[in-house]
Amino acid sequence: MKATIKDVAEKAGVSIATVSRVINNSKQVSEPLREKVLAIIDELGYKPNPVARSLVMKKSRLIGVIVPEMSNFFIGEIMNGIEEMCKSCQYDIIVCSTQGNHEQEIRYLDLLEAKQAEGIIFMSWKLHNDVVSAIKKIENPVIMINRNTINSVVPSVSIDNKKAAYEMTQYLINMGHQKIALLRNSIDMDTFGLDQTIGYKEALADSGIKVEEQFIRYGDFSVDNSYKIVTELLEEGNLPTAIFATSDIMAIGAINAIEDKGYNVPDDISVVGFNDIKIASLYRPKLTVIHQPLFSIGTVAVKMIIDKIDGYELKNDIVILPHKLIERDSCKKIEINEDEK
Amino acid sequence: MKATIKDVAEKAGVSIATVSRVINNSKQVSEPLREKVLAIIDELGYKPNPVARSLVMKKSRLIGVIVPEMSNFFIGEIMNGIEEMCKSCQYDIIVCSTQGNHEQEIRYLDLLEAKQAEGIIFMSWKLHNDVVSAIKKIENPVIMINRNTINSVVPSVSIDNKKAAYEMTQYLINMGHQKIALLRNSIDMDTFGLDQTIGYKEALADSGIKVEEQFIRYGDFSVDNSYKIVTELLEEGNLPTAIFATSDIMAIGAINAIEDKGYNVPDDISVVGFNDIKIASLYRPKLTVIHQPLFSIGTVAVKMIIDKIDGYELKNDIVILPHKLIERDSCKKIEINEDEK
DNA sequence: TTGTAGGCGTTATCAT
DNA sequence: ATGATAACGCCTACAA
Repeated sequence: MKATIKDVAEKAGVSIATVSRVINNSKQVSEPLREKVLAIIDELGYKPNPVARSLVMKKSRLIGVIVPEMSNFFIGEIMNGIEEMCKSCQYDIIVCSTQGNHEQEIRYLDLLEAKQAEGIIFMSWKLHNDVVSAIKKIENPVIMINRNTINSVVPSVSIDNKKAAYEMTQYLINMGHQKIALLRNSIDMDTFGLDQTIGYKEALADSGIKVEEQFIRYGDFSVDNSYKIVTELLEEGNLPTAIFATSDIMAIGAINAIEDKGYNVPDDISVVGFNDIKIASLYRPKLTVIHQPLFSIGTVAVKMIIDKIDGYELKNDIVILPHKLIERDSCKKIEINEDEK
Repeated sequence: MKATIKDVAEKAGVSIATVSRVINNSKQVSEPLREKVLAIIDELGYKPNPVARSLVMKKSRLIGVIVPEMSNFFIGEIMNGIEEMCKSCQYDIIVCSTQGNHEQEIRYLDLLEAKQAEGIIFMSWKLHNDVVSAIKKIENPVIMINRNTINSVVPSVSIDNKKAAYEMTQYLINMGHQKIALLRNSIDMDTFGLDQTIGYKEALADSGIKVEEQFIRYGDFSVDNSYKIVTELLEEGNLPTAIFATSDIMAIGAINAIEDKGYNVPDDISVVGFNDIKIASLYRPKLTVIHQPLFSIGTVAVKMIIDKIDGYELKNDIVILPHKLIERDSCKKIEINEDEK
């Protein structure tokens, strides 16, 4: 049986209050007693029981993390950031994955609250209204990741998706591309996916290029699906000269589809990605992408939570981290007059 | 303030014992009372406090998972399996990542025990002796993943790494390859990496091919490192006709290195991988690999833990799951007489 | 400085 | 069938 505070107290011939004081440094304890207690603690291998502790303190030093899935580079990188920051602040994390099911999301929200999680980091591809209200009901801080959009209501940290998409589109235009297809996500119609689409359209408009709806294609985050929709796009005959995929995985699906059709990337069609997960620079051709500071997004989220836990008022509930356009090998400059046969 | 069992009891005009009974179905409660209590519970939105519960029950329905890192496809897939099985068994998981630091590993082992985790799933690239003794000290079930080796001491689940490596090597030999380089991991000298090397050597020996130590190269699990050591190998002049990488990531690093040197995969040099993480079939050329049932490894590990928690005696503490050789596009048959110029 | 005792929200063992 | 009440391991006024 594990030693308890009582065992320590008895063996040291002091009260449990004294033991409690030495393990928490809460009040002064005379040096001799203190040392004696410490010795016994060591001898018995006593460790305070965190469960009992959180019952009385209503604190757990636990941060809950809710994600749609785990085996995902995008999420994994963010998780690394979260883990790192938690560790250095002595918090532990409990992870729940929801498969994007919003009832599951709500259940986990409740669960984490019940477990005395002192804060929750929430991530989801698509944001359901019930989930938003569930989040609002929770007393402890909840912060969302990658969720900034016009009418954001919950604290969040992310990049400026609209601006990033704008920049990428403009980059493509500067490279001579006019016929730019956008691969976006149909499972995320109302948050960052929307922001990205707006950025794309604005960039086109600002350059006087007409937005062609048939160049905006909807898929999900899988390679296979992306492969499929790009194959369809190619078969329709009206070829784009560039494809802007709003995730690296989609970009890879696109490249595979293009090459399997006998075209070359970037010689025939340029493809750019978004996020810059590890595979982006590992794949050949290396992907030109918008880089998101995934790791930092994780650390900042935790930092915000902990600040809130500690009672600091945040200046900004919506924090935007900087993104970066990274040029690699999947995009090529084309001659404008190529169109004029 | 959250409603407690006491609030429910008072409002319902019954004792807390009765309330406890209805929420646990532990003993018969008369129908009228039961319904009344249920109504109040609903009205107050009462949820039992799991912390208090685990304090008295010494149970937490929590399984701890210790991994070296999170943003890793290999681990992610296993995690998905773990998550899935836990969910369907109503267990929650708390995840700790160690960066492969063995002191950190021990700290987490202690922490999880303190948090009343009912079982622990442990994963590490390299197994330190102190960790092994720490694991043995823990009373609750601990099971390791991917750790079977000759003198295994802790319950584990994995594939037969030796046999898998043997099969892959033999496959290469059957494809006409004689000069087969092995890319293995220097950070894991004494567990599955060792098993794989033994399998490789045995296959060579059984075909009467001499094992050349300079064809066995040591790296780590990163693409960059793999790229580097393969580049070195190529520059030394004595070219292998095939490279057996013991992880898919290493295989990709190898392919990139080979192609950057102006050779083609698989025309000039064949490369095969190990694990079959998602990228393996997504990369071009698609990787010929040994497939590990990652997801199942996760689910089986949890199943074992839960069985142990429930007091069942396991027939086998070491479970071996089936692997599979998957032929794709990164390996090519060569003519034997090519050597004889 | 140190000890006593009440309480955190449950479950479980007694009586009733 | 129901209700007191003693744990569970710890923290923290309050007293001494």
